[in-house]
Amino acid sequence: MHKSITIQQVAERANVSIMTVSRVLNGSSKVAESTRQRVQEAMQALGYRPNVAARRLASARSYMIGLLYDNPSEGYVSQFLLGALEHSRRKGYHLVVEHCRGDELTAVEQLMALLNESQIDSVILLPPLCDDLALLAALRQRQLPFVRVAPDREPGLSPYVCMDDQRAAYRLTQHLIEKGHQKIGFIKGNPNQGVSRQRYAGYLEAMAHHGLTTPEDWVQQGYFCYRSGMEAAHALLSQQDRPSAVFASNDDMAAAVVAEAHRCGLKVPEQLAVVGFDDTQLATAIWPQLTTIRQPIRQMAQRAVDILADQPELLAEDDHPGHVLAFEVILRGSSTTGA
Amino acid sequence: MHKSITIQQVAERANVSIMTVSRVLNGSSKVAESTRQRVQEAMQALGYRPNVAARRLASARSYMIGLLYDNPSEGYVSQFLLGALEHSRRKGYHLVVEHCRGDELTAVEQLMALLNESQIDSVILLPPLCDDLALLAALRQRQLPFVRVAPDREPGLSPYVCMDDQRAAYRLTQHLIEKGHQKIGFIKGNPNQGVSRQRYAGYLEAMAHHGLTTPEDWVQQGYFCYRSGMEAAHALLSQQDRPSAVFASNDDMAAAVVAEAHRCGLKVPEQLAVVGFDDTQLATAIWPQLTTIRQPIRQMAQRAVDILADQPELLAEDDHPGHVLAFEVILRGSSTTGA
DNA sequence: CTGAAAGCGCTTACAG
DNA sequence: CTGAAAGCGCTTACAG
Repeated sequence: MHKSITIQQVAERANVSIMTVSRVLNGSSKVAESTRQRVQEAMQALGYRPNVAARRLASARSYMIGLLYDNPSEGYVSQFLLGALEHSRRKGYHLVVEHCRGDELTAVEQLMALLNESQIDSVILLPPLCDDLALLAALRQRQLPFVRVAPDREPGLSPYVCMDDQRAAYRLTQHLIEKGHQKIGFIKGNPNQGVSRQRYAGYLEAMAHHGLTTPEDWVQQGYFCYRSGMEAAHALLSQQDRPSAVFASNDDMAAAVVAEAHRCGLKVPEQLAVVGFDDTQLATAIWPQLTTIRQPIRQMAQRAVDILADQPELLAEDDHPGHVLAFEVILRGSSTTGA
Repeated sequence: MHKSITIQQVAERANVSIMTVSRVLNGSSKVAESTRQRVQEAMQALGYRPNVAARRLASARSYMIGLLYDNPSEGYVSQFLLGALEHSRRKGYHLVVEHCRGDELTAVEQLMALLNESQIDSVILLPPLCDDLALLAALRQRQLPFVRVAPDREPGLSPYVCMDDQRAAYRLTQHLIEKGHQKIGFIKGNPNQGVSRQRYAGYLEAMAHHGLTTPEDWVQQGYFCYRSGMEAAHALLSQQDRPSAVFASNDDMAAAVVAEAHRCGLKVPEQLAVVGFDDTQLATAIWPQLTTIRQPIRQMAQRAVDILADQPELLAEDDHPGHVLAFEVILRGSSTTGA
């Protein structure tokens, strides 16, 4: 084990007691500005990093954040996880990851078990768990600070991080319109998730804004899986008056549309433009590669950790701010030529 | 923070000093069998779980395991990660996850940086990092115990966990043969990975064993991505004398074969049977679902953690055992009807 | 084979 | 605004 700089050494260099260093560390306000400066310089110079184990042992806090997720099938979870893992390490926290399997126990029961065995003192909830009302109530009752990711309801209940799915869908639709498309089909996502509604709303908004129609037949229900995308694509493309572009609510379904187009002998993007959503691996695994939306998943993870690590007092408040992070439109071959 | 059982309480209940409890905890042999029994009963009865923070602070050990990975594109990594995360928590260890991006620094430099900032005292290496000779040398030099996952060379250098890819490929090929197929095509994986060679060897072995031929045209080079699978499938299916079954070295390529078959108007599995490898999400996302091999990824993760957590002394030895875990053949619609 | 003492690096009251 | 003391729950020498 690498012998590292201790609070003692920082104190000596700054000519203060370790108590004062500790105060600076924990952002206590009861430190003279000049002293704070001196201490911070000493920490910098020495490259001091607080010992998490000692901290945890001495304090009533555990410096452990629980990350609860529900749906393991998404690359979403693993991306978020990686981001949160890395950032929490930087912040001197440990992440305790728990998969709430829906089949065995309720999410609340699993939370209780988790609290029992590893003393986490704050929680991050991924969708769709972030909308589990029973879970939210249990968290409040135990007075556990928590942050939700992309929640669909009760925005004021806790701090949350998200992106503007509706705006993103609007932008993507607008992109297709700018490419000259007027007949744009849409494949909805699984109705059990809030983002499905938001993405659909963004599509409708853009179409309406440009005076384009959205006949019933051009809007198909999907469920985010490849299979549902195939069926929706089939329904879309077999029509007499078929769309010249299709907006699928995620990449899996968009990939299915591309496959179905190939099967029908349609060239993508010349005869059919396709756009997806999420920028998963699949988006660049197929050909042509998918125009899509990249979610700021890593940044959402970091922000969630920051909220919990930096502002424990904020969590006691009643009205919580939403942290809306920027997405990115990724243009690729499925909707543009020569790009 | 939940106030938990301490070593003190266990000691009282067992009528010994905390020192003795500590000895039992750490598997020291210098404890009378009867005493050990008593202590263990007390731990059981009280539901005692050692405080990791205290342990880490008091000892020279960090109880932190570094998990180094290279290729983030695989669902493999996230599955492994989840398994390792869960199991290491159970064992009272923390996992420090580090993504060694190939583009910026060498893996060795990143390892050094990691050792500097967070005092891990053992390491798990995922493929293909587990075959980075410079990294292995650095690890040995720093005397850091490590476990490799599915290494392709230097088996005796460290303990490792893996599955028998060749045997799995053999079994899968045999399954196709049993279904009556004689003309079986094969799509190789990326040659930068050892498993590609092993899977190909298993296919060849099974074919030879049943007296079947493997003409050059029926074996195509792929690179594990969907795109390469499409091209290989095209090459395979456009032949005059085309195979009646295709073994793709992973699910992504197998999915591409299915798509290509549909495009050619071939029914799967009636006119073309397809099998993949890995049982990723994609395997059940498409239709028909893929017959494939399920790797024991979670178990490999657990075993790797166990090796590091339980037997630190073993790691000093010179000859290291391989831990070969069992795979599973998953039969689905892409190769069987009515199943 | 078992135990009493010291100490790991911090934080929490409590003084001043 | 700053500091001296005690203690968090363990392990590491050191005795016996």
